[in-house]
Amino acid sequence: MPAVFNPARRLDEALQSAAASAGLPAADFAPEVRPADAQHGDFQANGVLPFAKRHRLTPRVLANQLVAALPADVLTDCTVTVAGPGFINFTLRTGALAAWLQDFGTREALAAGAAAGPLAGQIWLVDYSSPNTAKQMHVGHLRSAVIGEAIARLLAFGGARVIRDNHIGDWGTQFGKLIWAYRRHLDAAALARDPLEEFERLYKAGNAASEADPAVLKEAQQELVKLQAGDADNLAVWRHINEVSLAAFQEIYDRLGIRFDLTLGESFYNDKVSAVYRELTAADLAAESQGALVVFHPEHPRFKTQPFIIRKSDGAANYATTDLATILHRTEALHTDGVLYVVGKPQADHFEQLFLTAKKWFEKTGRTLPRLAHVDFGTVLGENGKALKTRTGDNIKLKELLAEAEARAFTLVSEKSGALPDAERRAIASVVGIGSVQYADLAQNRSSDYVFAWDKMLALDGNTAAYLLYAVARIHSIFRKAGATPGDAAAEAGASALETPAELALARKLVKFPDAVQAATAQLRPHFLCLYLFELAGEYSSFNTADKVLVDDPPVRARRLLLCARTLLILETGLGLLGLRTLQRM
RNA sequence: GCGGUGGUAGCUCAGGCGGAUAGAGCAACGGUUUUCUAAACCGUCGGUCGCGGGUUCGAGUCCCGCCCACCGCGCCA
Repeated sequence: MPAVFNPARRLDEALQSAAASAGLPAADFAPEVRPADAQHGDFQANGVLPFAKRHRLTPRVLANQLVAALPADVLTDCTVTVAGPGFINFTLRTGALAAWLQDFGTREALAAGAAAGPLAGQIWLVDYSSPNTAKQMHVGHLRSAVIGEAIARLLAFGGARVIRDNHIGDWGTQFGKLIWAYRRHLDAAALARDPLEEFERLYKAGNAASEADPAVLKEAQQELVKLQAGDADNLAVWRHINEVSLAAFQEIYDRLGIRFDLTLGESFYNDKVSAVYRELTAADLAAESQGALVVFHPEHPRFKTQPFIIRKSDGAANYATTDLATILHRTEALHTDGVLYVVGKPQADHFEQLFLTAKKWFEKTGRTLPRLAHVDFGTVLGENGKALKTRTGDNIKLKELLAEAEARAFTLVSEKSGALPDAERRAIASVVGIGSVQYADLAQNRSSDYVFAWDKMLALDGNTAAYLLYAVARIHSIFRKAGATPGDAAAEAGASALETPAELALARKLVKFPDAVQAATAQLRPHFLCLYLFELAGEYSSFNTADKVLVDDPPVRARRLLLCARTLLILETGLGLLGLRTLQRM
């Protein structure tokens, strides 16, 4: 019988069927099987106590009843005990550990196991990054990009069809001044060198000129009116600005391993907003107030008085309008089952109003709303506890932040591995530097603010990218020395049963990978996976110290190489899900 | 003022629907290398989970009140 991908889920199901076959009211029994503290075994069922409470049963008696009714195959794979007030503890037998490691020994097998989950066949759209064109990406754009990409990868691994959509801000009022300056002061050489730098310079020039001279302001406003009216010349300039901006963004995305499926910015929804006004008004959801079209929610303590403005008093759309139009498009044209907005926490009110409005709108018009969720994240703070800025109070440009990460990593690599050729040290520094920025962001619960600190981020020990990448590199090093390829069946042939405490502890950690991925995906919180990978790397390092791999005894050597190969596979797969690259040497 | 989020070891943080003796990392202190990368490993020290009440077999977690910090609250996104 093949091993089950996620042992925790399998035990969960086994307990539910045990409850049913024992004649218990299984319908409201959630066994809550989770990885346990090692002293108690591999997994524990937490759900027995609440279940007993609901039905006024004696917890330990209930636990024993459940254990007695467990399917036989569970008992061949695990030792099961009842402990404490009514916990059921499961410890996998060595044979079951070995079977799992055998059956899930390739990336394809892991992917197939994970993709059989509840997301299989669903379409999920992830809306993330979403910078404004004609401006540099800065540190405020970092978390959305990094967290959004990790979540997209997790969902895809879980079997969903994922649509990555970059909802760029490409239709703001800034284009009037920008086009005005573009026509008069464009520096072609500067544009070629760094287009976003040049656009920012132009915008500032246009803004300054408008402030100094009312005639210029008027000209700029007319440029905007012409653009919005569809003037061919201005549209061409606008298109050029956006194209060049996107190409510049892509340079950042390439460094972060991001590639979007769609880039549908605000301009895409220009011709789709009038339907929003019409439908929401017809549905009696929107009404005029102080010259604007707004939606109130009378049943809501706050939104009964705090308006959701969907058309400004000057008649223009705002982001509430386009966000509503976007939901309709994602429902009717893209057929999404779910949409995730990876946007900072300060916008929580906006999304609550948006979702509430969309829910009523769709109900009134007989449409089915996809699942919508605001995947929020906290602000990146400087060491002073305030939003991270340069010393002069400007936003820190993302390209400069990433360059600094690589430079700092290069210094580090040169200290530790000075013997490696310069080009290789640069390549390593790129992976370590960028990976450290990504990992520091992902390793913490996304909902809390986080303090950006180079020293912590690039530290060689603790829960950092460098620590994990080092474990990967050490495993590759062993295979180089052994003259074998990781996962090669020949190196693992004739492996004897796992035996030493360090071997068993490592194997026990490996089989919990599916649970970590499941937790990270279900809750859209990548830090669960980070924590798991850190603990796995720790178990590996302990094993690496305690048990020499390349020993003379062939069966021992084979089983340790197998453990190394599986650890490598899971570390590389897990880091890949987070969007990090890995190394063979560092 | 109204609302949201948070306050856990000296520092930075975990803590999945209320479960076992509240955990990591850093820092501090002590140890480990003729051996596959010591960017490592092992150990010690460290707690009024902001304060006060409540709910119950059981509360860092849920409820009420208070203190403090940050964020949001009509035409930016």
